[in-house]
Amino acid sequence: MNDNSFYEKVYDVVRLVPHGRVTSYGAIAKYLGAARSSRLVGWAMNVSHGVLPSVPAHRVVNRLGMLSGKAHFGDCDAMEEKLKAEGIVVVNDQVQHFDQVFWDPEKELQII
DNA sequence: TGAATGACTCGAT
DNA sequence: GATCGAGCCATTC
Repeated sequence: MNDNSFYEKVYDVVRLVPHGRVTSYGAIAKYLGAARSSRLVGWAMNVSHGVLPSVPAHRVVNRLGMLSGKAHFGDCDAMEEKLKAEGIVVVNDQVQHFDQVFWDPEKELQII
């Protein structure tokens, strides 16, 4: 609800995701110290549609690299198209070379 | 106030 | 090895 909300933290991490990279809900949740709150991350993404600056929710996928949230993007192809536009290969709603494009905030940012 | 929901994850069978 | 179920947390009705 507010800027200091758990969502805002999620947004901040998602916005830190580099261009052409993706991350997982669990990674974000773990980064925030709530590894078991991975579902909350998905909740945050659901609200992120009306948040500014825009949150690259399309860079957030599940642990398997599957576009589980594509249906919530409005257009089922919107999420896939955005990922492809960044150079990410998506086949059958699944990110290819996920381990290569995967971006772990805890590992990349080396914080907390 | 209590119960239900959810774009997940892990463990057990 | 694959499939199924339960848990967990924050927000919302």
